[in-house]
Amino acid sequence: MSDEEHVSIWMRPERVERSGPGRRPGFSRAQIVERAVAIADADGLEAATMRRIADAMGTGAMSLYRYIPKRDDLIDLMLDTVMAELELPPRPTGDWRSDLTLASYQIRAVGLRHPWQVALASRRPTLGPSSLRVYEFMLSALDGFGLDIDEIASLVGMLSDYVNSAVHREIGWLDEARRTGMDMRRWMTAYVGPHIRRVLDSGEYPMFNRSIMEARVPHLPPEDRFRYGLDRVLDGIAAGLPG
Amino acid sequence: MSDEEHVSIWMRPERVERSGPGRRPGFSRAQIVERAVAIADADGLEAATMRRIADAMGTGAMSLYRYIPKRDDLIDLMLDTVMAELELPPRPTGDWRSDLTLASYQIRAVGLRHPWQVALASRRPTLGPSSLRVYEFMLSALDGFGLDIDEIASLVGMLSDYVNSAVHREIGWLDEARRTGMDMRRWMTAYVGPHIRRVLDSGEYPMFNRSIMEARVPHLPPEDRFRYGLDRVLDGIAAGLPG
DNA sequence: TCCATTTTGGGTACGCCGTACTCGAAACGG
DNA sequence: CCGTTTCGAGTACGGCGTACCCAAAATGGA
Repeated sequence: MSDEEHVSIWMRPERVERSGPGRRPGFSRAQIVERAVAIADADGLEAATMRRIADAMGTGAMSLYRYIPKRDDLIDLMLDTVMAELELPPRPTGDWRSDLTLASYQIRAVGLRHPWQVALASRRPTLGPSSLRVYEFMLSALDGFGLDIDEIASLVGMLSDYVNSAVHREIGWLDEARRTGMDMRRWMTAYVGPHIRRVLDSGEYPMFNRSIMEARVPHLPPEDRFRYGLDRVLDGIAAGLPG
Repeated sequence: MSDEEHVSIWMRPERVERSGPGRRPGFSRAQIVERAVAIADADGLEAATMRRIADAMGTGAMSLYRYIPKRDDLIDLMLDTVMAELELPPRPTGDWRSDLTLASYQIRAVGLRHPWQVALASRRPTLGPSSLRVYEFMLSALDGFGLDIDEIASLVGMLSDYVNSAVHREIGWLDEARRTGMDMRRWMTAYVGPHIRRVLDSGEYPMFNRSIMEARVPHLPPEDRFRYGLDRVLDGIAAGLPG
């Protein structure tokens, strides 16, 4: 086993055969990932350090490395774990628009439950089983309309990018705000506030000005906002479908 | 000045009045940002550490803090600096579709020149002057069609999200690959390759299978791919415009 | 001219991080 | 019961951002 470095975590399944000699494992990947997700949910991804996860499990940081090769792999496992929360039918129903709408809302729900997931989803795609299941569902929802797979992948990518970005905006840079150590209220008032005010007073950005003023008293609740953009994206997809 | 912490970098302009006592500044924000951008272009954002930037300037790490409060602020400055590279007319021409197409291609060009920018753009928005200029341009391109500012902002967000994500895919997770210490070829072959093959052989993801097979020999060059998705997004915007 | 004042560049050091390496303890097969 | 194997845990290393400190440099006022 000389070249086992740099191998995808999905190729390194957890050892479970417990028939030989040696001490019994006290933990499991699932337990570690679960703890890490809980910490990330509560305090942001950057709080889920190896030391803190281990502390929460009552063990030492290095013990985790018996189960997970690198922290990056742990993050991949975390991502795929929360993607398993999506509730989708085993196969698309045939109504592509309602299928993709359902998937979009489910992805949004995961993002709202796990804000750290949103920032991560825009990075390298996770090739874990749950992520692949969702991707497969969306791809096959657009199958059978005469599009070639390249175009289907492009449309699905467009949709999931919209969903991810919209949720990102919706959770309001929560993770960033937490990283800088201030809550949303303080951030808006102390950090953005004065600068925004100066920018607005300058008169150089009238449209931005209007958008900020509206944003203070949004006349659309977040979900309707999400729905509006989603429908526009789906309109764009419909424009790409023949007929 | 007790409460000067946590103040936006845009509210802390560089000191330039050089009429009092004290040693002359040997550097400037612009020089530091320029070096940082060069390093990030060459070796990725995570290589642009305070120590390495300082080394490249022939000074010590802590000296940079005379000009820039925190590394996060430096990153904001870097972002806004590259956004200044966009070449846009001072005002939209009135043809919203060609205006937004132009802006999209310009943003894509910046992303291709500075791959690290792409990963960052999906985080908290930079409120620097160059970023605001671009945002203002896109917003006002959709002004005058009877949409309220909320809807305009949503459409513009949708478009810039698409552009960012598409470029992200186009540069192929370069930054991630670099961070894990392997080039793209090694990554595809050693890391993704075997796992992908196993997934494909399982037969569980036929659509994903097809998309991978096509991706190996893409029949659309990257720019056409970008254009295809862009046109779909613009179609979606057109569907939101009255008339 | 000289000195008090101010601001610089740079060094040292602290507390984090991921993780390589090591080793005694525990659990089995023979 | 003992050799083999795998565990939990400790120690340590290099790197990060950055708080703090200080000597050198540049001024304006005496």
